[in-house]
Amino acid sequence: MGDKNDGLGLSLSLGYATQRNHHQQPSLKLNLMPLASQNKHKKPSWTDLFQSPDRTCDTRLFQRGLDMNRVPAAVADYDDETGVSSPNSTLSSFSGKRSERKQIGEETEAERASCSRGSDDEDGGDASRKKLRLSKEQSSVLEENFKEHNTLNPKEKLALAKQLNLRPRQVEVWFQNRRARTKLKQTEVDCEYLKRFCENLTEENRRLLKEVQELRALKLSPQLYMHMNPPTTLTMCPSCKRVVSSASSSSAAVVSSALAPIASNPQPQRPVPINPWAATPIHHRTFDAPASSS
DNA sequence: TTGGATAGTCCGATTACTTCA
DNA sequence: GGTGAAGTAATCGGACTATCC
Repeated sequence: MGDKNDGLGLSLSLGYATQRNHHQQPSLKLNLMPLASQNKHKKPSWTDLFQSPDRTCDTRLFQRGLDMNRVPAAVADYDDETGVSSPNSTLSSFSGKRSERKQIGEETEAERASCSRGSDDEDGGDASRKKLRLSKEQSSVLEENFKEHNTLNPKEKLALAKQLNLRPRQVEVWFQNRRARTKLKQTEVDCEYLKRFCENLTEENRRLLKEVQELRALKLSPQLYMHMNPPTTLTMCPSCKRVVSSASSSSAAVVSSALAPIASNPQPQRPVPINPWAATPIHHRTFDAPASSS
């Protein structure tokens, strides 16, 4: 039914490892797996592009991983603790059979019938879409719960609704909208990050091209080489693993050895490419959840 | 065991309302 | 007081899973 995306997808995964594996190394992966195999239940979206091929790190976990809302570790284990296994449905996997669930459904209807919104009034019967502003307390309680886990199981939903004197549906909608806002902000953060990352790469590329040109020029006119300052080059010594800048006084030898024909040296001291990613520090950015107005 | 029906949730997009400058 | 922008509660439709029969 849902597999409409069998083509080769190209996803750029940008994120931190999940809390399940405790590596906090930032990673940027280019993934050429078919999108359908990565997530067969969703149409590809912008966030899918950020999705790790690792199934333990689906979009939500990714959001949590980089997340500005700093979901505590409990979230990662939440599924296990509550028996909620499906990423899609909290109720579907809510333990208990349908007949048992029906009671909850009835409760829900009862709640719907009995609960009005927080304060006054004329909620009942009015078919027109009235927009209800949640009170500050309601918003903050919801926010607290969202920080603990960004999805609700039916029990929690009912309890929250009862506590806040809202309809369960309102609680559910609030969580959905809150997730959407979180995701939107996360996307903005990711875009900004990628933009800067791209700028860094462009700059690095420009620098390297320039360096290549200079090296070629040197090779063509070795007599000039003696009178020129060597270009700035970072070279790593394979044996001692030390990075040597060719701009330093002793660097000419490194440069010349790098330029020397390999045939003349049975154990060529070839420069080891420096990882360009290392030049762009990745900071785990966090920011506060938007204050819900009331 | 298989498959259709049903119920529930999720998400993305959108609408409609509220608040504020 | 009118207005536009921003924020957000609510709705819609499609996709998906779990369960029942």
